[in-house]
Amino acid sequence: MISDNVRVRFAPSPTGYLHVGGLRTALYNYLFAKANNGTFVLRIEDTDQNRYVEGAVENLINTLNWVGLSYDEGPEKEGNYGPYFQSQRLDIYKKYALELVEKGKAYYAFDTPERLQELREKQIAEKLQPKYDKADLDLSPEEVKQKLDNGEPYVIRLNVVPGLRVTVNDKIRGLVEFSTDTVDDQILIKSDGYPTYHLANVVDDHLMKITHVIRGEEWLPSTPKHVLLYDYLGWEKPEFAHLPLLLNPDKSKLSKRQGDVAVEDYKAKGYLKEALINFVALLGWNAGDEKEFYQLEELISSFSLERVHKAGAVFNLEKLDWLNFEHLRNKPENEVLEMLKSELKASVYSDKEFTDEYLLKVIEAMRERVNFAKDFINNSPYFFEEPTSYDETVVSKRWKEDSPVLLKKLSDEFEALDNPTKEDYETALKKVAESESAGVGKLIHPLRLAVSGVGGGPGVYDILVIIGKEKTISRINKAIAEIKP
RNA sequence: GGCCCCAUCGUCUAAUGGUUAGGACACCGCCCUUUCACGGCGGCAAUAGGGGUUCGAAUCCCCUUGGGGUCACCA
Repeated sequence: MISDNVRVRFAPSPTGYLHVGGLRTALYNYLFAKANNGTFVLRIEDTDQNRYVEGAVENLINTLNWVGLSYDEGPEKEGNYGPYFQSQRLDIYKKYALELVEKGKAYYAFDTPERLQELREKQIAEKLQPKYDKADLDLSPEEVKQKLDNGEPYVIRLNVVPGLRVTVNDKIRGLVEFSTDTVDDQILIKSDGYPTYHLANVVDDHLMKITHVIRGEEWLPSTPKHVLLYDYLGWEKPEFAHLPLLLNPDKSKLSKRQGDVAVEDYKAKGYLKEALINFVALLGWNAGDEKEFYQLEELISSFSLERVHKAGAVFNLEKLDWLNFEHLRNKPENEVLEMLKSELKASVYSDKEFTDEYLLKVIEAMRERVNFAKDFINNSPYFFEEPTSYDETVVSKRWKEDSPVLLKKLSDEFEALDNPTKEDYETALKKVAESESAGVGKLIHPLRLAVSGVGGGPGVYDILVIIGKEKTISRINKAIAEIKP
C-alpha cells in the first residue's frame, strides 16, 4: 500500500458523451473508493485540442450526477490537487518532460509528420512493428539548441532502452511482462506543447496521489510506457487494475456501430439509473453469491476488486430490461407517480388533466405489466382516452353475434348501480350472465374489448372501477355501435 | 503481422483439486387467472481441443485452436 488513503480517479476524455464502458469504469472506481473510505477524483483528459467538443465536460458531469456517481474532487469541486483539467496543467508536464531530457530519459525530436509517415509505411511494408527509429537521439546538444533557437517545431520523446523486461503487477491479471523491444519511443510532449496521455496521466496520478489506477483493458498494452515513466521519474507506482472490456454481441469492443453506447441514450429510452448501475456493475463483477438485484449502496458494501474477473462481457439488453422492470417495481409509489406525470406531459395526452388519485390507481393496476414508465401510456392508453380502435384478432375471437345484445343488457344493469365497487360490477355481470343463460366469458371478454380496445391488461373490474361508471357505459355503447365482426 | 490479454449454458455468471457443474436473463411447458402480466413449478442448455501433474482437474502446467485488445504529435 503506497498510502493509507485510497485515491482513485476517473479520467475521461471529453469527446461528447459518457460511454457505458466509461460508466462501468467510473462505477468501479467509485465503488472501490467508497468501499475503502477513499477519495474519488474526476480528472478531465483534454490534451487533444483537435478533439475538443463544445459542452462535453458539462454533459459528462451532468450524466455522472444523474446516475449518482458523485466525485469528491474534480471540476467545480476543487481539492488540494487541482486543477483537474489537464489543459490547465501544461507547464507541469513540460517541467517533468524537461527533467527527463535532463536525465537522458527523453529527448527532443524534430521530424516532420511526412518523414514519420514514410518511416511507418516502410516498416509496415517490411512487416516490422512501426516504431520511431531514434534518429534524433543522435543530435548533439549544440544541434538541438540550434534547432530550438531557430524555432523549429519539436516533440519530446521517451528514450526507451531496448532489451529490458518491464513487468506490470496487475490486480486483476497478475504479473504481465513486456520487453522494451516492443515499446516505442513514445511522444511525451507534442509539437503544440500539449502532453500526450501517457505523460499526463503518469504525472497527474503521481501528483494527485492516486493509489489505484483502475481503467479499461485497452490500456494494458501501453502500461509499460507508464511504468517506465514512473521509474525514470523516480516515483512509486500506483496499483494497476485493468478491467475487462464491454463487448458487442459479436464480442468486439462495445461500439457505436452496433447499438447505443451513450448513457444518455439509455436515459432517453426510459431506463432507470438504478437499473443501469445495477446492470453495468454485474458486467465483470459479482459478490460470489446469487444476489443480482442491487442498489448503489449495496454495491458499495459488497464490492471488491478481487472479485472482478478477467474476460470481457457482452452488453446484453435483455437482462437490462429485466433489471429495469425490477427496479421500477421497487420504486416508491410517489416516485413512479412523478415519472408517469412527466411521461404524460410529453405525450399526446399533455393537454388532459388527471388527478394524482386517478394516476395512482392506474399505477397500481399496471405495475406488474410495465418495464418502463412510458409503458403505462403505451400499454394502457385506455386509461387516458377511450378506445380509438379495437384489436382485430380479439374482435374475431371474442366478439360474437350476441355480444351487442348481451352488452346492452349489461350496460343497463350497470346503469342502475350507485357508485359501484369492483364487487358490484362483478355481481351485476354474473346476474346478467345468469338471466341470459350465458357463461360469464361471453360477457367479460366483449366487455374488456369494449372498454379497452384490447384483449389484455388488468382485471376487467379493476379497469371499470378506475375509468368509472359513466365512461364504462359510454364505451360499451360506442363499441356496440362500432364493432363489426 | 508483432506484442499483450482472455476462454464454463445463446448471454451475464457461481463453483479457487473431490458438486448429479449451481443461479439469473432469454426461450419452452404446466399451474394460478375465463384476459395480459406477476408469481409458483418444471424443461432446454456449458467446462473449446489435445497432452501432462494428481488417487482425483472446469480448477494447476504445456501446446493447439478460437476470440479480443493494442501497435498515432487520440485518449
